[in-house]
Amino acid sequence: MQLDFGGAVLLIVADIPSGRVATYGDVAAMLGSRGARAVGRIMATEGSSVPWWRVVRSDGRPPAGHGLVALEHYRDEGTPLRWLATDDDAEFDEANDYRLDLAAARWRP
DNA sequence: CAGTTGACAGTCC
DNA sequence: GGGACTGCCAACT
Repeated sequence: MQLDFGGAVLLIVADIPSGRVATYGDVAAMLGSRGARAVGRIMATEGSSVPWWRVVRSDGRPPAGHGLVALEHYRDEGTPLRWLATDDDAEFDEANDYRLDLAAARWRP
């Protein structure tokens, strides 16, 4: 690949259609690398120019520290979400008490 | 130039 | 089902 690793990651993320998501591992696999962390690092640095919220963890959770921001995008794009059951009226952390429905939202080329 | 760090993943307990 | 440990790769100090 002639592009830098970072550039390739941005291309993959930019290729993810609205309403769909892909895991870091999937993106890394597309690049032929297994560095899921490397992908995450690129998003941390160059992710400002791409829909980073479409790239999530294998857990179905958005990037650390940006759960609420990502949630806004998901609700806006209609991305399938799975809210954690709350058996109590305790504080409901929108930023962390939800997970993406990877089974339905996972993007596959 | 070597070690540390980090928007992670997979496996084991 | 959830927590802990290890493995990966690229950028930063």
